[in-house]
Amino acid sequence: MGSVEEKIKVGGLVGGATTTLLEEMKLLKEMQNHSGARKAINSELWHACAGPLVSLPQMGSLVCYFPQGHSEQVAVSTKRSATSQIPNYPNLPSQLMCRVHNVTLHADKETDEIYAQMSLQPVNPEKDIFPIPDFGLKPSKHPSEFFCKTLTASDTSTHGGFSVPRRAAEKLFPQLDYSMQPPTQELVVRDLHDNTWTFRHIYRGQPKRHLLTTGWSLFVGAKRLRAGDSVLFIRDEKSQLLVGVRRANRQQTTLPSSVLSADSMHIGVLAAAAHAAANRSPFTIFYNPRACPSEFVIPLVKFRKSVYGTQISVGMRFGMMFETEESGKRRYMGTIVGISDLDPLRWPGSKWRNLQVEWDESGCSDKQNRVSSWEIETPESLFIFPSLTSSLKRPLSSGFLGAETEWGNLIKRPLRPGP
Amino acid sequence: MGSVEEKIKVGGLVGGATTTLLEEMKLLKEMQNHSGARKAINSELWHACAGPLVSLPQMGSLVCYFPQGHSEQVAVSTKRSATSQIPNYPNLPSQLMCRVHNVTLHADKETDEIYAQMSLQPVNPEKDIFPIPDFGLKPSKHPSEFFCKTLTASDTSTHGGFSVPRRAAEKLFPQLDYSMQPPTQELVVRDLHDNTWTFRHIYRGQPKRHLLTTGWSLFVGAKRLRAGDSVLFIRDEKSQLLVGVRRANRQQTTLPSSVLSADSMHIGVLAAAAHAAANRSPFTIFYNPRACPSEFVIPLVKFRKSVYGTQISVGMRFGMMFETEESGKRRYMGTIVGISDLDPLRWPGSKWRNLQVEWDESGCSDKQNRVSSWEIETPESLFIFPSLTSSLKRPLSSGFLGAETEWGNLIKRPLRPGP
DNA sequence: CTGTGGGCTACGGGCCGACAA
DNA sequence: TTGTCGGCCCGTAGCCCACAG
Repeated sequence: MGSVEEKIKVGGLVGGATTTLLEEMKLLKEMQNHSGARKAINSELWHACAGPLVSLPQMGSLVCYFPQGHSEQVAVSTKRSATSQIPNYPNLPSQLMCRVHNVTLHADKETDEIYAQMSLQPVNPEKDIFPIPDFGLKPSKHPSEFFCKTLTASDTSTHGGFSVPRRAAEKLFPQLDYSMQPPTQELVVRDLHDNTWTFRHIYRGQPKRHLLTTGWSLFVGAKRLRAGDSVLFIRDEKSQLLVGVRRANRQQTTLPSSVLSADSMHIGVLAAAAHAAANRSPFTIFYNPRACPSEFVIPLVKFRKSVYGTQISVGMRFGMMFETEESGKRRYMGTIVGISDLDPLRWPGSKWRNLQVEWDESGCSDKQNRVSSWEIETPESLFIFPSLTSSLKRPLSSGFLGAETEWGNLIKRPLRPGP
Repeated sequence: MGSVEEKIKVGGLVGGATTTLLEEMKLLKEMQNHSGARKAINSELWHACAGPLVSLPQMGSLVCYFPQGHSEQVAVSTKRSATSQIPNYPNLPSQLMCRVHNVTLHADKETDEIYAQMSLQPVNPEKDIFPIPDFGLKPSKHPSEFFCKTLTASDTSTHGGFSVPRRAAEKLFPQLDYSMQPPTQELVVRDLHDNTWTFRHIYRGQPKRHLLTTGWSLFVGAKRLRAGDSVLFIRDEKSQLLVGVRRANRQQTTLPSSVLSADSMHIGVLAAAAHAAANRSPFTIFYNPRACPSEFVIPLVKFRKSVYGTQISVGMRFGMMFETEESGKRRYMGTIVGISDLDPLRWPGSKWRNLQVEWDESGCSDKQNRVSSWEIETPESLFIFPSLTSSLKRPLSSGFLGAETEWGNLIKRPLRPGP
């Protein structure tokens, strides 16, 4: 902890910014007073809700901030992309190197939608980068003991309770006293807001199965869950039982706010970054992992490796991780078919989504046909930085080997495989 | 209609803006596609929900836009006022003369919170003001046949229905057939989103009273009404029965959005206005009458009269209208105790809340101790522009006379009346 | 192994007049 | 005039198993 603070201080001095540690502290205190942050949110539960692919940068580390990506998040939230009414900020670069001052986890009181608040301070790329500490890539801790189930019509109807998958119940819940007739216990679990929920856990029926009955419908009602939404249980490091929810994608989490027009939001994002860049002063952003198409705050190390570590060319094969329905990871393969600016007018030369790609499988129409180099794995990056590729949990060896052989195949594969 | 369009066009040309009518139309169409605006919102119901003091500027009219006021609205919505991290916009004046291009009414799908979206285009004050048409002050139509009731615990409990005040039922609802035992009818009413609700209206009990029974609890549940919230019924110009809701103030309507940090929102407001001012290009704002402390888009005529029409000085007595609990109007009296800048650093010389005031009555601690000149009535303004002062509905003559005599008294009254 | 549906029961939603403020 | 309560009834939330995918 002490070292992190030191880094911040040093970073501030080297960067030539006027920010003092005292101001840091004031800022920090102010953030903690921000509504809804009274109790610290459980990090493991937050990450379980965020999904296996989301990792946040570390406090004190260096990152690249991409205004375009931030604008994309605004576009998704407001369902309105940037229009011509939005001014150009010629002095705002397409990528802004920043020091991460603060990262706090949040969850919407109404919807339980998770998001992170970060305070970033632009640094001078020429003076301030030599000692890049290698944190910033250390993955955030994802809970190992968890399960995630997509709710069925029966789970959410008023007719009954929640059917717990057998493995989940046996792995996560306290062991039942099977001598009881029927075996029963009371589960007390906490959610992101530290509310407690009590569920009656019973093992009954023919054939026998695990069910949550009494208390379940209250939970469904309070969280407004529908069939298709997901519920997840985890056991944190203190082996406390916690519960989280994930809405189906169809439910737009955030309605277009009646506070600010979409245009003003886009302008706010860009103007805030431009002002911060000009003054090297800190600015505050929100990151909504589940709404956002792509991360737009990238650890500098990761960014550097992808840009300088690999020669990317048209025709190159690549892999990219996506989340599965059951909150696992799966690699999809594709081919790079072009390298060009996403927005040549506003952001010439930007590395944001400058790779045009085609996916091997049909049914990938939901996937972006433009990606950024740090999102993908190439044969080279796999070879040079194997740590980047995979940290699958359960089928660790088989999964990893599977990936390897897959890579082996694809390298030998022709450029455009026929049907 | 034709004349309004013409005004827009002329305004655009005289202002030297590059905006063409074609672009206007595109903009307009785009706005209509804005989510949630498929069906036009009933204007009378919207105004009934907004309250008797809210009036919107007319399309095509000239207004003064106050960035400070807009920022106040953001501050209330996010519960965070502008911080030192927000840049100064030296080229953005504290008041911006604009042409109103478009005004659309909206209501939040979730909360029914009403708001208006306006498109404003800055105009050149020196070239573009000579013929100020006198629309812009014409008050928006508030329904004359309406009633508003604050819900009691019984109204919202699951135990029973809604107790309709006698006068309301007799004035608004279709007459009951009192030969029935008991007299009963089915009411079909529409809300802001054009959803229909059916209530069983019955006249029963000992003593007899009007009740809404079947269907009421669905409404309460769907709108998530609590004791203390208000419900209002109106009969519009087509004598259709409509229903609206107003949340109690305690319920913060808009939670701090997880889309944009409060700082970025403040910046977005200011940067959008600054950019529009520099280019004389249109910009879009939202106005939330019930959240916003004061209107920040003021008809130019009203602004001019208040600033140039009246000499305001320290010690002067004034009156100001406020909304009563039952959605009526009431005048509160006070004394001007100072004239000074609200924010001498950012907005020197601004007319926004530059009057410091003291209220006669105790229990006005909820009221601002700073107001703007166009919000108040002074003896002079009363004399010169009587149309500004009062348009009370029911007790028109008596109310107006009452106001007159009150003014008569206070003019003679000493500067600081003793207890 | 787990999703859905039929059967059954009991709790509470919701209609009524009695009071009293 | 209208807010709250006790009384009562019946609709449905919610527990159980059977059955099938």
